[in-house]
Amino acid sequence: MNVRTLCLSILYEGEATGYEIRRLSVEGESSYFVEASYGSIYPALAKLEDDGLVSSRIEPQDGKPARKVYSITDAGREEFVAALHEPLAEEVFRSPFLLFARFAHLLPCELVRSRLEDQLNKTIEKKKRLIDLLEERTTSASDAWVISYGRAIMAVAEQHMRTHMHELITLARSEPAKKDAAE
Amino acid sequence: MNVRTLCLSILYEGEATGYEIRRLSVEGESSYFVEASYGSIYPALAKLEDDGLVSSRIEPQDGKPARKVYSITDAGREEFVAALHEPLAEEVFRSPFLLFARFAHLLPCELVRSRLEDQLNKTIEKKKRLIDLLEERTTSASDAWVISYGRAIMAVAEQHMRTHMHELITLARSEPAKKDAAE
DNA sequence: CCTTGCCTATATAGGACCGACATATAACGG
DNA sequence: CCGTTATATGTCGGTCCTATATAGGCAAGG
Repeated sequence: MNVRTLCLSILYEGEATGYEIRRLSVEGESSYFVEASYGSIYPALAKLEDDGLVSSRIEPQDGKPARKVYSITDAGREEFVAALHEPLAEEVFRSPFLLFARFAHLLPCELVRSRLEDQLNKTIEKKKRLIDLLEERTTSASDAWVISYGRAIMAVAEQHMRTHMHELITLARSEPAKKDAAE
Repeated sequence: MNVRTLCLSILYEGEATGYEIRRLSVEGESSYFVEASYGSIYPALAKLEDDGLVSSRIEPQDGKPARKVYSITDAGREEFVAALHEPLAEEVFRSPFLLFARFAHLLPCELVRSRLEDQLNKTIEKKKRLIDLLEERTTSASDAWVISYGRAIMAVAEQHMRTHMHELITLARSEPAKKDAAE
């Protein structure tokens, strides 16, 4: 899914500024399966406005820079629903951690342990964020479905890490070993 | 993790052509958490050769275009192990399917049912591919660790889909509804 | 028999997207 | 008083992907 459709999906539920769209894509309901940066959001919004799919108004604020608040138009709603009818693009899952884990036998066990612990903590935090989202009464039924799917996955990821992380540590090098000691 | 490091990780375990690197990144042991396309692999290999981290030799074939086989150098092995010591980049998970699911209430139930079934089938296939990989005797211990982590996740994803997909279908519009009927 | 499509294989052009930076100001803490 | 954080918009360089070009082999089908 492109940034264009992501912006429309957020604006479908209410008006927002580019800044807020970024924040929602990183912290909001859909933050664990979509994301976008300023470098793609602002150009996308400009293009969407050109195409008449969103409109904007300037809200001056004293001191702070003026907010440029975007709203979706009727044409925008149509475009978004049409986009949802399109065949779905493939899921993307990129994990530098798992690439690291595949080569644990080349690395000192202290480094492996440290990265595993970091990864476990991140997983726990992600699960917690999803549980918090579920408890907010603002989530709709379909949002709740998506979030509980994510929670189920984070729960097993955590479980699996806890019970198997020590196996990976025992595969790592017991000596601290220097970086340049590629065998 | 960038394409550069991905290429080094594959060449670490044996020589390969750009074409094979692409195939391994899409079908190999790490295919479910890394991926790269020709458009990034070929420039990356050229750069790696410039930097002396890989070497290449041309193998002529009758009829087919000559194979350009890349091998990792000692400097390349060092660079790769050094890269594994670097702080890990964030995991990326992009799911057009979950964005679709969040808006199930705007869509005809037949479409929702169809997409859910597609998604379930994809999940089953991914799980099966991982199980097949685990049964190959060529997988090392760390590979097995990574693959069984993936299998555990695919298993709950499948489970959750099976037991909850009908809830999402009941949220969808019972009437077929036209694309332009954005409420 | 010939066309169509798929497989191997290398490579590039154009576009999508991200990370980092530039700019501006107000609030808060040390 | 100065650094950091938060709000807010936007650009630039570089990375990476999608789609395409080229090119011959093989297999199936009309």
